[in-house]
Amino acid sequence: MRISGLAERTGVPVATIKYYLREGLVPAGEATSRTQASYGDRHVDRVRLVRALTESGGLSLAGVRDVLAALDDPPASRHALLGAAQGALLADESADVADDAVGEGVRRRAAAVVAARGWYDDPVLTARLAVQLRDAERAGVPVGDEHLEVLCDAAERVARADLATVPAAPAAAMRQVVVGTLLTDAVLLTLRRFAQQQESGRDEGADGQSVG
Amino acid sequence: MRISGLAERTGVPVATIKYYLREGLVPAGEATSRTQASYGDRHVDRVRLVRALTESGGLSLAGVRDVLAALDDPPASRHALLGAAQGALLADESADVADDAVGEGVRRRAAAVVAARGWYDDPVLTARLAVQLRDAERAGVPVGDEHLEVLCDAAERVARADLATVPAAPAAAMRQVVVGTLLTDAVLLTLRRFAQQQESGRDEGADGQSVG
DNA sequence: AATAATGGATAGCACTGCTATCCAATGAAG
DNA sequence: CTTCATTGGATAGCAGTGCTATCCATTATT
Repeated sequence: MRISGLAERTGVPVATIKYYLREGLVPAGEATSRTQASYGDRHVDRVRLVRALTESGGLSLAGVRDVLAALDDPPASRHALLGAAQGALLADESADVADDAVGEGVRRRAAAVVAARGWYDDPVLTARLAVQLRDAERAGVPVGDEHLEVLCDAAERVARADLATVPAAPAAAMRQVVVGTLLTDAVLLTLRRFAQQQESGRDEGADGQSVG
Repeated sequence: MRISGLAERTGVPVATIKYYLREGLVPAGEATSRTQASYGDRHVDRVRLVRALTESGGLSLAGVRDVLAALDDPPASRHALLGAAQGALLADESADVADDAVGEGVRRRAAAVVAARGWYDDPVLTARLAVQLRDAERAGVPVGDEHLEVLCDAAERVARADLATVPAAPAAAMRQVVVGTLLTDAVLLTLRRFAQQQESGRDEGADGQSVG
């Protein structure tokens, strides 16, 4: 398959695929001559994956690059794999969060929550949580202890189900953790919206209407 | 307080505040002369809110504008309020999702999940869910029925806690729902990462390391 | 009266994610 | 074996977002 075929199969313009090739997001095709290359199914998959990560996952192309690097180099240990996967996701999401000076109080609270759950106190994640709690406070909608407990419980339940879906083979596991987590993040938030509508309606009867 | 004071109290550059004023994201100060205006606490709050929504909430300025409009015009009914709040959030998040042609199968599955939960079948939300499930499939990480059930359960638990935090006064309720939901979305996903690390470590012992 | 700051307007800038154009080398068609 | 479209490769440009910098006449401040 030549580049035009790749474009046709994926629905992505040739110029954009050339751009992805330049950026190293899609591997070069097998050169059949100095000005011609041949592409296969793995190229089709790659292009589709890039689009899924950007369009549904909300990643930037820089983030996609990190995720792809993680996918191409799956660590042997399942736990190390998770670390690599999260590293790729977090790098994109929280660019400048780490260096931000965050108050001592909120940082301690974040650490306390993590400790109470017995979670591993990952410095990047904890800093992230602290910033988020601080921002909520600043915006006038502080997260109460009870509310936070419920969020933690929900996270634990979800994480248990997440890990249960991870296959044994390293490459497949990596894909499942990285891409699966990213895409189901969005699903989880959508479901939260549904459930909020339901809970709200339960209080007041059905005067519901479409949103959007 | 003059504009320089507003800049100092919020940590946002004067030029940026002028930009927000131009864009209508922050209300004009009270004019004390033709070339001078006075700003108060509500202006400080607004600037901080804009930053919280963009930096932690991940909204574009266009999205911030919608959210602020909703905050400034809180409906009387709590349920209508939730609709307005979600409308403001969804408009920014799912720009071109609705018109996207999505397969019949995945659409039916989304509707089935919503029906099984007894949720209100909001067309925008359902379309969104269908697109997300389709994208996960396309990316090679389909969401299984059991996994989806767990996500739904978690969403319901979280939503119950969410609604419990909503105060009675319409303006405060609006702020809580819109800003609170947006900011705790991020918190929820961070907690999910923590819990995933924990679950992963439980299987293999503590060979964990920092991510990022 | 001198200096500094203000609001208002306009222009520009850095970054992202493409898109369009050009080119020589090549492959397919008659 | 010539013609003509297509390819890979390179370079430049473009639209949108979120600021940032400069200028200016007017107004405070000292």
